Amino acid sequence: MSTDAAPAAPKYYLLKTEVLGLIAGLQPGTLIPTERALAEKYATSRTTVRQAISELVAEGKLGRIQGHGTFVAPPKVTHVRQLTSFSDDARTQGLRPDSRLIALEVLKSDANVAAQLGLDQGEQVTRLERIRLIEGEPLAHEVAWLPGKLPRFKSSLAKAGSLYAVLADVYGVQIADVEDTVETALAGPADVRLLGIEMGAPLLVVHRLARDAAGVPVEWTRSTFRGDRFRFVSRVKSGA
Amino acid sequence: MSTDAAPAAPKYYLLKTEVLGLIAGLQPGTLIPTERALAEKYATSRTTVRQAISELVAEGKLGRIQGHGTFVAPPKVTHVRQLTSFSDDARTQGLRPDSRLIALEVLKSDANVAAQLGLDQGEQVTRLERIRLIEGEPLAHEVAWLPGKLPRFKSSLAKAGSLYAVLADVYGVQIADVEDTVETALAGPADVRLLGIEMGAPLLVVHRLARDAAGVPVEWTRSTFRGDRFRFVSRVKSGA
DNA sequence: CAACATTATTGGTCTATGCCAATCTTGACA
DNA sequence: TGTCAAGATTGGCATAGACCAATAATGTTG
Repeated sequence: MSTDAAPAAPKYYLLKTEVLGLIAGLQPGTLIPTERALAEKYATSRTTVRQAISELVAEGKLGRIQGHGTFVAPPKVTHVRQLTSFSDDARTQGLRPDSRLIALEVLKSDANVAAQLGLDQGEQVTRLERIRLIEGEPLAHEVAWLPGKLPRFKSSLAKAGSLYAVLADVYGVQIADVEDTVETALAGPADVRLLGIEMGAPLLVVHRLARDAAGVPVEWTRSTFRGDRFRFVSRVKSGA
Repeated sequence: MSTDAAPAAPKYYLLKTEVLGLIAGLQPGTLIPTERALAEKYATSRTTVRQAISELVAEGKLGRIQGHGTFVAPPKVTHVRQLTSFSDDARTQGLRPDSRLIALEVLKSDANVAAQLGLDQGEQVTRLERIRLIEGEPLAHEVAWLPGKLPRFKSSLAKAGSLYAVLADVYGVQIADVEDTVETALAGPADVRLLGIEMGAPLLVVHRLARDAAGVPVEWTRSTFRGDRFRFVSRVKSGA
């Protein structure tokens, strides 16, 4: 008589629960049985095992390396996101942040970037592309656009490390407010290459628009974070 | 000589791109060819077609209904998240929000809830569980815990609709700041049942702790949003 | 002993196929 | 005309097996 009974859990989901029990309490990095071994142990096909394992990987509970094996994943990193930068956030938690510069160039803005920064299409913008690492592990891919051409930007950035520090100390630009947009996406080949994750892994895509006190946009950034390794925190205080 | 060539895109990924082209410009709701038809058209197996389609579904670009077909998904809803509530956020954008009450009960706090709200384990808390809908579609599952027992809470909530409105108008509680934690997860059977999504769909799980001006916790909420239908926006202003 | 080639192991992709479950269509029947 | 039953269609789950790609282990050779 019940209108909607709970859906009977499919076999791959039961197996998922089974594996969760298997890894409970194990140290990160511990290898679990191979897919073929699990298939035999639970009297199922490797396809079904892979579906279960794949979801656990997507959830950040397992990791896997071709030719090596499947292992218990390390816990998520919590990212406190206020007006601070990636590097400041990380250091606050006692983690060692790092950046790998991929590109730093001055070019003409396309329609989208111009709209975000309040420029006319074709006006000069500085494009900064970086990989962000924590404890040596690449966790985010970040492309920032800044209006205009910034003199001695590269050397300043190399010295300070933090983009926001450079803006404040070198150019006297104070960020007054930021607007973050967070959505989910799945990893494609580019993300796989840049972040060393697997196809289809969940991502958190964050777009940030930062303005100065006068409300003039000073930065527009698209950041792609590993969804299996990150957790965002944002604090908002009331009007006063 | 290149150190790391771009990985050769697997067939299911090429197919994904192919289907993306197929649906570009189509109206939401438009049915695309069946899995079996696509498999034949692109000379591949249905398994491969399903892998491609599944990722597009997870990304919110397609939807599917067993026995009916696969169709172009509607665009994402943007959720502006400040100090406001779900219903206020939605109305601001001209969308019709709604709530379906699942449970409203007073019970003893467990260890976790007590810790979040700054209570001793076992102290009374009010638990409010709701499904949040926009334009009639269930988009989020929300469980809120409030300290203590609130008199006439149910009727007040039914009248006002918004939890924050009730807190302010009926109990005189002003939210002074909130802390949101955003992370990704994949849908399990419970999420499937409550939100009408498919197993493994990406979710945005948000934990919110709201405090009053004195810093006393007044609400702790766990919200599960459909990752394929939502986009979060948070605005943060500088200290002054 | 060190460097290299070979082999085995493990995850990554793909095929072909079967049956189940939900939905829609069609047609028989009252 | 309306209702219900049967069949066709479509996505959901699972199997068994094959081959590829990356890694690790082994053995050979200089």
